[in-house]
Amino acid sequence: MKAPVRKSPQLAAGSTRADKTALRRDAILGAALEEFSGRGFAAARLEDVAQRAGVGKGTIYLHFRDKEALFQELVTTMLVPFIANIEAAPPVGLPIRAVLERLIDLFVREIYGTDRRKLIRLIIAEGPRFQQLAEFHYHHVVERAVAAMRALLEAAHRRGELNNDALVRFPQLVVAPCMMAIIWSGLFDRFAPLDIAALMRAHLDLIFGTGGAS
Amino acid sequence: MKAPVRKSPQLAAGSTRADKTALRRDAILGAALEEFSGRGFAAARLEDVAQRAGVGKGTIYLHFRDKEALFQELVTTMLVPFIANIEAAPPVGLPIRAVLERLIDLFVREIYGTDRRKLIRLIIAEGPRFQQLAEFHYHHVVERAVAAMRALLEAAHRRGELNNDALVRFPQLVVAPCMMAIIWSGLFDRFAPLDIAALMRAHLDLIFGTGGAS
Amino acid sequence: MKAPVRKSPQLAAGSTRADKTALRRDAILGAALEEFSGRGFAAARLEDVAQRAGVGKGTIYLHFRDKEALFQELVTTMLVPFIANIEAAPPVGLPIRAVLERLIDLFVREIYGTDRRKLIRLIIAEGPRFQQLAEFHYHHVVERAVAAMRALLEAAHRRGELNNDALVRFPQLVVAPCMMAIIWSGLFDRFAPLDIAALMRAHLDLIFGTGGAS
Amino acid sequence: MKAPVRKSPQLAAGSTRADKTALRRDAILGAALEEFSGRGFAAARLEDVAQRAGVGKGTIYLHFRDKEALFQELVTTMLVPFIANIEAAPPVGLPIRAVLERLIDLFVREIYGTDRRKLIRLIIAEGPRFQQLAEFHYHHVVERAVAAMRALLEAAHRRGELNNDALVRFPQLVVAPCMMAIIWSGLFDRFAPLDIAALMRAHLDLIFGTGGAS
DNA sequence: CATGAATGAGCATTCATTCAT
DNA sequence: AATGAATGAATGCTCATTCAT
Repeated sequence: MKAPVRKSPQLAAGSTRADKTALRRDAILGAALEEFSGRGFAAARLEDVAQRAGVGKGTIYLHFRDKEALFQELVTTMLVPFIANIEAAPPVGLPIRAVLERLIDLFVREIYGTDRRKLIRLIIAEGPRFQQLAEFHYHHVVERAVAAMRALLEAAHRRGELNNDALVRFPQLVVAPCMMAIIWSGLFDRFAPLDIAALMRAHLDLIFGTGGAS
Repeated sequence: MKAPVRKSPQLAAGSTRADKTALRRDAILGAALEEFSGRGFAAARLEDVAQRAGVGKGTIYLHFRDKEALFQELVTTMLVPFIANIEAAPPVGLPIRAVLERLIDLFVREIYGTDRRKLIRLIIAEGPRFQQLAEFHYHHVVERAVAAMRALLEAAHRRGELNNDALVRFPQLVVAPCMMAIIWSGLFDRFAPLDIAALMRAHLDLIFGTGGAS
Repeated sequence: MKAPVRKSPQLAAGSTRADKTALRRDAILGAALEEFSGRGFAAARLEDVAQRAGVGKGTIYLHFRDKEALFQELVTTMLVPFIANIEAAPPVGLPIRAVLERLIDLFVREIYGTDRRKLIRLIIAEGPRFQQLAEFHYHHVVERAVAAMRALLEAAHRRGELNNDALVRFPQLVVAPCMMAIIWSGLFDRFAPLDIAALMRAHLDLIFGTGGAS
Repeated sequence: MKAPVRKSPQLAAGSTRADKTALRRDAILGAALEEFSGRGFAAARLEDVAQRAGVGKGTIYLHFRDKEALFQELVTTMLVPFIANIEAAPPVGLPIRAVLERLIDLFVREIYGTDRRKLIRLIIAEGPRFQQLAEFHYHHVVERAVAAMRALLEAAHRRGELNNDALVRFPQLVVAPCMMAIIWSGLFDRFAPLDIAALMRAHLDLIFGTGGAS
């Protein structure tokens, strides 16, 4: 903006027009996440999105057909790349507890601790009204995550690392406290903050029967 | 007004005007739940609420100051009476597993299986935008439920009925799968229905280390 | 407006609510004719229509689905009832010249001299963009008028009252100067007014070979 | 772009920049006629004009101050050169019928059968909103055409070639069916095509009392 | 010169709220 | 009390126009 280095064919030319356009697009998506998750899809004003992104109202329409397209793009783009991290096979031989600890740590750092938390909240809140979106997420995120998790747990169960097959039947139980934490933080964090790390530790204790002995 | 005689169980109670008024009010609240949970607060149209309730648009304003007041009323009325069921002390001497089974059954029958599920979904979705509402629920529902649950679990833990104190530290873990089931049903039920009973059984198996042995 | 005589069950109750509503609807249609014919469909602002009609912007939508519906209603309602006047058989035995004189007089008084002129101008200007509208007018107005005119002229021709069958083949030629006058008045009247009566007399002279002898 | 040499019949005239500019300008005017006559002035989009002309949106502004200037240019340029054809004195001694036949043929071939028809339709439709345009056309086209026509008809009338002076008083009557044909074609041609040649023949029959004898 | 990304004024339409009946 | 016609503030979206490249 202030240093418009340009026309340097030899150098790694600074901000080309294309660069700036892509930047703008990202700014709009970022602002949209803020506004949509803050007010909900229906109540969010595109003018606010534009202002927050530092662009004109019309600019949004250069990148997205309409309000809903912006929403869909937002909500189908930010999470999918992340699922690969969960599907990635853990180092062979790692005990299941260590694997779950890693996954939970991943969740805490890369989802709970980032904008992705807002995104998930948004999907939870608006999904019922956008069945297409819900279906997309089921197939591209949830189904894959559940399958990966189940494979993991099944192997561990066969190896005798789990007391029972409850988690194999319902891998969702591993994730349930994560979802709850996200909901809790959206509703109660201001006056009843949640110690996410401790919660997750307790969760692992529950799964493995460890922790403060009886 | 003209025939204020009412609540005369013994007499031929008839439908007094007051009765009809109360009936109308309930009809509006019921319709509002449908519309608000179906479309979200912002997108719900009061005209649809009126139509669904079988009253005129103006009638809503005879009972509620405005759209938000109707929403608040809806959302602060339906759940609170229910909390007593949770706080009610269980029969002395009942093992903790049986108590949790009863509570979970209560949840499945009286929340998951009723309109209250929609209400909870509504609170989850709109709570972040209505902090006043979130705070109300925290103090009148969540806090009380958590406290009651913790007392229960603590006693059980002292009696040696629980492997560890994970649940004592975070009674939320007992409820997490319930919340997850409600979210799941809102998003994915159409194409990936959840066997709520089996899920809850697995949850208990997880807590008590029972179920399909390793 | 100033004399809201009401609640006179016995009397012919004055302005009932229904009356006022119908009045409003007519006011909107009148204002719409003014605005649409003055600016064209696309450039007309519904807010101006509302203001001119003395109603709120939203009131228009109580009577018409949208801008186009208002336009269609306007343009398919005002002319059709009038066509009956043309189809009405003239007194038996009246010479064709007298019949045409009467029709032309009807045109001058009831179309050229009224708002209907604006309406026809509107149809001419917007018809090409609203084929549905053009088709409607062809079948409900033009086709009927041409048929009626042809029947008239054919009879006259058989009776030897017309020099040739040109008008029988193309009854449109009778109407052409009327259309031209409407166009002329829209374009040039401010600085080159047209003597419509003289034009029409000359037209008849042309048809019947009368007028200032050669 | 890189090798601008082209079309150099005699000299190595090359496509000068000026040539290309003029070409572009004409392309824009041609595209504008399509779009303006197809959608009307207000609803036509300059972006569509640019695309149809094969130029960038901004290029239009290199040739025309704004949308209205483009419109005015379009509408004041295409018709004026043509008027000379009408004013051109016919071969001396040619009977008036032959002269009118030639003029009508000219109309059919050079106006009705070309883009000029669209232009006239455009003027008819938009003229009422652009009084300046209407006035321009009156003085540069209509007035001159009417004057030339009247001179012609007056001479013919003096020579006894016309039954009466109707056409002398209102030369517009000669043109009325032409205008009507243009309007008709815009509105009804798709489902009720007009035989323009037959119509014009009938028109001449009417004027001269010839045709299918009574 | 030519371009098209960016802008924001402008307009159709919706819907919470009021109030005459 | 109950109604629904009327209102106008609010907002999504379009498109003429500008200007950096």
